[in-house]
Amino acid sequence: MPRSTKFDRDKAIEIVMHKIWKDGFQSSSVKAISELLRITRSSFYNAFGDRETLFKEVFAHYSATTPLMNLMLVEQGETVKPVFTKTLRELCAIRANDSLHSGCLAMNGVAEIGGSDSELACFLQQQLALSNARAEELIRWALEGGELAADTNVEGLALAVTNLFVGLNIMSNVIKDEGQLWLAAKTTLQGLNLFAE
Amino acid sequence: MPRSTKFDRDKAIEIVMHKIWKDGFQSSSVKAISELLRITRSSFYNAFGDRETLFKEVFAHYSATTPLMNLMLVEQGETVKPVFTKTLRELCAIRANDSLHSGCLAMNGVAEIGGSDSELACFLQQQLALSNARAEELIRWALEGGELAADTNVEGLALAVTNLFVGLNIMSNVIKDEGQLWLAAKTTLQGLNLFAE
DNA sequence: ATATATTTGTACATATGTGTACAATATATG
DNA sequence: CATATATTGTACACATATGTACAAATATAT
Repeated sequence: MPRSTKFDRDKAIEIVMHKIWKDGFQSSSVKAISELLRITRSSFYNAFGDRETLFKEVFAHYSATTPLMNLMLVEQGETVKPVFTKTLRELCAIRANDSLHSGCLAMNGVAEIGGSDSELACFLQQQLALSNARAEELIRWALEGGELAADTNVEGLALAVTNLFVGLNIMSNVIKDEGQLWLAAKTTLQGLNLFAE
Repeated sequence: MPRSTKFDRDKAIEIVMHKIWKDGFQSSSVKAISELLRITRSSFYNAFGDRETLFKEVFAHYSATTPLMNLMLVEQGETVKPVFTKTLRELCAIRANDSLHSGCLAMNGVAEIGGSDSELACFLQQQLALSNARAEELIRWALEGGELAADTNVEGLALAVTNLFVGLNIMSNVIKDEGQLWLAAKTTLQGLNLFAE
């Protein structure tokens, strides 16, 4: 019967997430993480394989908890504009009131390692593309549901929404005032005819 | 009479800029940079002091060459919307066609180290705040010049513009198609009533 | 040739970090 | 107690990286 792990794997994922969110990827070495988790490097390799594998797992964990998940849960037929509005409202609140972290783990990652050709970078790029595709789908539903004019450029609007998300997530590294973040979001949403409270 | 340097300092700044743009800050060690410049670490420390000081100098150099400089050169009385439009048009073209780099050095930096309390992070944060203030000033001029309605929320519009810049600069790490980048920018500019070709 | 100021080079001591091999250990079961 | 199995621990060999001290080298003027 196998020996059981000395540490709680789910908890470790959480701890590592906070570490790379705070210090970035390059600064989160196997040695540093192992010390943080109070395990030897041997245990690290055994449990997680390598850094990239672990980071991907951390991202999956992170993705399940971001405001963007709201967009994933919408079903066709629901009103779309309030979903966008509420999601961004929430995103601004979370980013502004997060005293532990800065910005968004995923977008920070895109900026830090997005240019490299590592598997993790590809993974992050795919995530962004999926988000954009989802935004496009929602906008298409909004158009079909009469929330948007028939001549709306769905692709352009989706890219603008994606850009809005990305910008807010990065800008929140610097601007920590919820009112200002929300003002930027609201102004853009209104301009894009996606604001509805 | 002092000995002169063996290397061209301006050229060194340029080389270091490309290095950190490609590999990020943490990965650009004194050792790596010295090897890249083909100088000893002793010369590095003597010429540049330390990494942070050098990176700040690199940023000053970079700032002088980004499309955002267009906004700095506008004078009161000029028409503002075409300046925004042209600047963003140019930014999308540069980012899409840059095969050496990914994204924007400054915004990548904000994401990578923006959460830390280093001097460099503070420097980057100030740069972003200055950009936003400048956008606000231009928008105010546009309003006074009749390009924008008198009830325009200047602060909100400036924040939205800043967010647009930030988003594009990060998104361009992933989306390399100039048409798509420009579509996102154009859609947003039109929505914000700042588009004029 | 000499003085001078700056730059470059070398060595020292130390720190962080990596992958791997394999022994030691914890646990359930017969 | 013996056995099987997965986890933890330790050591090895190596790599990257840092700041500092100070000697050596160099360009220039006199």
